[in-house]
Amino acid sequence: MPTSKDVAQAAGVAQSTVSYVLSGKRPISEKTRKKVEAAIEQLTYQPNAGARALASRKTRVIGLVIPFIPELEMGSIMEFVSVIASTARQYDHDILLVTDDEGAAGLGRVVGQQICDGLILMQVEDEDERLPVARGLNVPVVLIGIPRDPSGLVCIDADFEMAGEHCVRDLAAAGHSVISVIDWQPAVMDRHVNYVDRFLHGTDVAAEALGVTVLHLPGGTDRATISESVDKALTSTTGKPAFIAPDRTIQDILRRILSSRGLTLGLDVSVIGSASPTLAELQPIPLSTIDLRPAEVSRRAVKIMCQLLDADSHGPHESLELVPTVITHRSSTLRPQ
Amino acid sequence: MPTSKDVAQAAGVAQSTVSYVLSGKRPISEKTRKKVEAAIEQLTYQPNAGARALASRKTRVIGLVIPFIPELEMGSIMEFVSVIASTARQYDHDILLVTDDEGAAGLGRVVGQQICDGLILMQVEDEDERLPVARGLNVPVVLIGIPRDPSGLVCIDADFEMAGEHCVRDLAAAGHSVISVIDWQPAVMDRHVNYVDRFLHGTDVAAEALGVTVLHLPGGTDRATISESVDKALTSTTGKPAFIAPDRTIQDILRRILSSRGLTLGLDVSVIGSASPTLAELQPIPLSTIDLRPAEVSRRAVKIMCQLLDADSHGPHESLELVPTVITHRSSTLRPQ
DNA sequence: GTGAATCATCGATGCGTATCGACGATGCTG
DNA sequence: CAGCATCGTCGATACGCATCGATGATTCAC
Repeated sequence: MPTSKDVAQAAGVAQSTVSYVLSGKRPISEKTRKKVEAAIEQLTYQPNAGARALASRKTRVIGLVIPFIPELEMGSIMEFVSVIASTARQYDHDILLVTDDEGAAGLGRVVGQQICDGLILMQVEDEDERLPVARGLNVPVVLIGIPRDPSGLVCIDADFEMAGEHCVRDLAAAGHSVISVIDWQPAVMDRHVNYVDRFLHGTDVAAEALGVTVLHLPGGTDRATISESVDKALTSTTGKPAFIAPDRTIQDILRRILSSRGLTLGLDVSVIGSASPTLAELQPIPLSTIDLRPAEVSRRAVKIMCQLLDADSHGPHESLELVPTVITHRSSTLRPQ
Repeated sequence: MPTSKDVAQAAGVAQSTVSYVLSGKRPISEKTRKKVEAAIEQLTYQPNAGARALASRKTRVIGLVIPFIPELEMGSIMEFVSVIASTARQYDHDILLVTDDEGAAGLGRVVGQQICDGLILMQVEDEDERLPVARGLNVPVVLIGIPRDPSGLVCIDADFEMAGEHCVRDLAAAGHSVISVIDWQPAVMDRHVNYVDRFLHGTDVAAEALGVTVLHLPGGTDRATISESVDKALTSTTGKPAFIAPDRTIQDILRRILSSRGLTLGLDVSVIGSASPTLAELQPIPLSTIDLRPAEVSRRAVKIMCQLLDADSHGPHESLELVPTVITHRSSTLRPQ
């Protein structure tokens, strides 16, 4: 592997000059720059990351702490990961994976060894055990999700409250006076991620404002639980029932139950779920969805991180950013009256 | 951040001694070791990764090249990623994400900058454009998937041929004489991953050996295509039909179509699909599945990589490892007669 | 009790880059 | 044309660790 010294020699300049050509931190004459660039090209020189990190005290690597919960929303997590990695490259950074099975100690490790300049935490829980560690690190940390106490932390997440409000508002506009919200599956509830509460709160706020009724019903990955929830919903209204089921597994079961009772989506009953556009369109009756915009959340998380890294004022930052959600009405909801 | 020099000072030894305590590459007296370890503990010293990489020429980081194909098998990819990251830690390595949207150039970058010691490529296609680049790199490369020409490369994948054979064998044993294999969805077929061919070949081999008929029918993410395939299957046998549908999206559609025709899984018709155990159990009729063992494939990929890194004989390695697949019969297949 | 062999530790050096101070060359002001 | 600021480049040094050769301290054999 060629080094900057080799490049310098080939270009007939000092090593430091090569460095300045690359960084642009000192003026370089056009002539010299051309020579150096030619040498770089010819030797296919690429700076050594280790040496660069050692000298500059910047690795240009961001640690991404992913949950190690097999089976739970794998696809959804991957969408974050993929977009985060891709966006990081746009800011000339790379992503190092830190799995949660190392526990909070993993954060201390990658920061302590100075493998990365900052951390993005995914799937932040209400009382996340990683937070005390995160607060003690002298590197920027960006959370995806909002803990109970976000003080002194930089958080970003989808605006679940707006999502809840929006769902209820639209269903009310379609003529529903009683709207049933099915909880996420127990495995998610047990994780104590507060987006659930924020979402439900949003539905309550809208219900109060519009004078409609919102029922909160338990979710589950077994047919029985949801079947029971559907029963409650049906007996609670004389009009056409409406369901909001943001959990993907649950919405699948819900749809089957409704159809087995002879209820046609978009005709006898409204259902708003959550799915990627492609998946939503793929359904027998295309599903109206609330888009929680994982890609946009991911992009912004990386952007915020890179801004923090550029500023590198290591003081205690604090901010909270909510990404607007978007409802797309397909065929599973009644038309607004 | 404390350095090994600080530790040396605190322990009253030379910096090199600290280094030898850590690496164990030279004998150290019990007394000295204790002193150094105490100092390390007290200062919470952690070696600087950049400096270590610079001096040792090893980063202890493995690059993981993930496909940047939104929407396609996200969940499945995440299972690989998660297990790979976690396994890498067991070998005291970390994982750097390299997204495919950088193209093959991304490989050259991370290796050229010496950010990582080796590469694991996921979703390797038949004529993968990354392969020429990979062959030219002087670092170990492990492929998950098998290209058309695997010469000079280290590959690992699930044994799709065995999977196909096994599916047909079990369905034949259950009394089916005509077995329909539904292709993967077009998006997968278009990627020219040859596991499709290997799987289909396996079904043909078994069919020939057992004297049963195997039909290859087109898959699709639209109901119409699969409906048509089902028709063909039904008219091709006087006995009870059997389906093998390894694509997850397709098996969902298939099940709906069969049930809408009044066919009960495990009674009138056999279906073997592919899904995680939890998901398979969750179905109204628990799905018999062929497990392609992504976790095991991931673990072995990392293991192979770490062995190559340890050996670090940078000669041209070549190997091909196939991971046995496992069929689990639940309720969607007829009992063997 | 002398020489050789082994053991434990130290000091020095190199890895490849960023960065600082210095210095000659050039341009400008009056 | 003297004096001074600016520009462009160089040399030297630091970053934190691994590693090699050297050296003093022990041990052992005879």
